[in-house]
Amino acid sequence: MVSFNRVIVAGNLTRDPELRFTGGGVPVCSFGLAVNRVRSKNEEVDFFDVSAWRELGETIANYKKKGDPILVEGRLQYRSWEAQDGSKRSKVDIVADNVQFLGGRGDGEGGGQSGGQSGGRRQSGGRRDDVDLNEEDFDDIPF
Amino acid sequence: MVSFNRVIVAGNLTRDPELRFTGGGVPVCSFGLAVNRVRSKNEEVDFFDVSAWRELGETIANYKKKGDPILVEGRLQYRSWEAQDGSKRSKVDIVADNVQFLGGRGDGEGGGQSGGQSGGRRQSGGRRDDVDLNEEDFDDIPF
Amino acid sequence: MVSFNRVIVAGNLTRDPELRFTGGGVPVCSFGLAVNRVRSKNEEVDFFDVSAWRELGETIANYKKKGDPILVEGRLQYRSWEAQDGSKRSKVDIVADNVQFLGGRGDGEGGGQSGGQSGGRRQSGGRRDDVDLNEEDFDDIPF
Amino acid sequence: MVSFNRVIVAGNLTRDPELRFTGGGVPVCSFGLAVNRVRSKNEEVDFFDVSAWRELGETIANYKKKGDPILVEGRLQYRSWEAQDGSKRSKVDIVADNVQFLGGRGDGEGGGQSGGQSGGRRQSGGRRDDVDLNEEDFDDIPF
DNA sequence: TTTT
DNA sequence: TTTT
Repeated sequence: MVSFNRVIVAGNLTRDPELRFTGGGVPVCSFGLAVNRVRSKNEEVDFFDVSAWRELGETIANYKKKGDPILVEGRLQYRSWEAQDGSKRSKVDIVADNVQFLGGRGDGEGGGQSGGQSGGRRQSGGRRDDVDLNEEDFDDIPF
Repeated sequence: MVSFNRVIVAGNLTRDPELRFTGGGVPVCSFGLAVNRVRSKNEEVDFFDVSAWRELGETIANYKKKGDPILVEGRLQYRSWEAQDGSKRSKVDIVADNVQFLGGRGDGEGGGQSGGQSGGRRQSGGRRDDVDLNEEDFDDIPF
Repeated sequence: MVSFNRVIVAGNLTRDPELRFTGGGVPVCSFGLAVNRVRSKNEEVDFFDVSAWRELGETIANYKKKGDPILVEGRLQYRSWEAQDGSKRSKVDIVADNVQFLGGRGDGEGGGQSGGQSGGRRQSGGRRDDVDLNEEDFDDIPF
Repeated sequence: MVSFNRVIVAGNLTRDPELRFTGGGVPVCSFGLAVNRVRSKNEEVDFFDVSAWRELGETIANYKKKGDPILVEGRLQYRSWEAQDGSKRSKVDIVADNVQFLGGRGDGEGGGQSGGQSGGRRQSGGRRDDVDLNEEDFDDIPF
C-alpha cells in the first residue's frame, strides 16, 4: 500500500505563533503562513495553518513573529469534525517536522534551522510518538 | 519576498476522476486522494482533493480510476468563498503539475509519468497560463 | 545561514542491497538506483548511489533486491578523498531517511513504508546520531 | 515503470555564476552551491554543482554572485565519461528548474522567484526541449 | 575549486 | 483571520 506525504512551503507568518499544551503537557505551536503565488498577476496568496510539536514548536514560538519569513517542511494533515449545526466539516493543514528560519538581514540574524527529531527535551507527561497526538489530547478543541 | 510551494503525495484515488471544462474549454480533472498515515496504530487516513489541468488532467481521466495508486507532485492551493448562510468558508487542495502512475502488476502495466508542462495540445479557446485560471473561468462553481 | 537539503527519487535497484557494519556495529545498507528520465527520447537513465542506516538499512537489505522499484526520500551527500594517484576525487550520493516500497502486484505485495526515525533497535555499540557517522567509522573505505 | 526525480536544496553560491551558450545559442548557467550540514558538530558542508538553462540561467547570472543564498528546486542528473587515462568517470549534479532568491536584507532586496517554464524569450537558434539538451550541444565540454 |  |  503506497503512502507518501511531503510538503515544503516558504512564506511569511500571518500572525504571532501561539504556543499551547496538550493535556499531557506536550507543547504545540500554531501559526498561519502566507505564501504569495508566483507569476500571478493578481497578487494572489495561499494561506495555510501550520502546527509544530515539542521542541520545534517551542523554538518557533520563541523566535518568530508575525511577518517573519520561514521555510516549513512537513506533512499534510486532514481532519474532519461535525459542526454545531450538524454539518460535516473538514480541514487540511500542515504539520511541520522541520523549519528553516529565513530572512536574516545581511549575514546576521534570521538564519538557522530547527529540526523536529533532534532529541530535544520531553515534557514529563509527553507521549513518545507525534503521529498519535491529536485533538483528543487537548483539553478543548485546538483548531 | 520569499515564496515556495511544493507538495508530493502518494496514495489511492477515492473516486473515479471527473473531467470538466472551463467556459473557455480548458480541461480540468478532479479526484480525491487517500493517503494512509504511516506508523499510525489507528489506521488513520488523510484525504485530499486534487485537480489537474489540460493534458495532464485528460491523461489522468483517461487512465486512472477509483482505487488506483498514484504519486502527485504539485502545489497547495487555498480558496475561500462565502457559504449560502453568509459564513466565510475556505479550503486547501492540491493542484497537480506532474503525476506518476504507480501500481503496475509485475513489471508491466501501471507505471508511466505524465508531466504538466510537456507542451500538449491547447484547447482552441484555452488560456495560456494556468496560474490565472480559477473559478471565474467556470460556468458554475467547480468545487 | 540558510540550509536545506531534500531529495525524493523513485526508480529501480541496480543491484542487490549490500549490508555492512561500521566499526561500532552500526548497520549501513548500500544500493544503486536507476531513475529513467521522463520525456527523454533517447532512453536516458540517471544512476545514483544510496545508503541507508540502522533499521531502515536492515529493512531494505531484508526485503529488496535488484530490479525492485522503490521511492527514496533523503538528503544529498558530498564526499571527497584523494585517489591513489594523488588526485582529488569527489562524489555525490543520497542518504535515505525514509523509503517507500513500490511495485506491489495487484493490491498485494510490495507496498509498505519504512521510516528512519522510528526508534528501531540500536546496535549495542552504535552511535546515537547519524549525522556524525561517516567513513571514519568504517574499518575500510566503504564507497 | 516508476520514475521520479526531485531535489530541493538551499545554500550559498561558492563562486560567481558562469553563463555559457550551447552551439545552438542556448544559455546555460553554472554555479557551485554550499549547503551546510545541520546538526553536525564538525561544521561539515555539502558541495554541489548546479546548472540552469535559458531564461532561468540568465536571471541567476544577472542577479546572483558568490556567497549569495539561494533555494534551488530541480532534478538530479547523472553523467559519465571516459577520462584521459581511459578510466570511467561519473558525476552527479543538479539541474535547476526553479530557484528562489533568499537573503534579502530587511524587507528589501533579495527575494524573488524565477521559474524555468515561464515562457521567457527563446534564443533564435535554441532548441525547444531542455530534456534533450546535453553536452553534445556544446562546442566543448562544459563540465 | 569551495559558501555563511 | 491574514504575510511581504
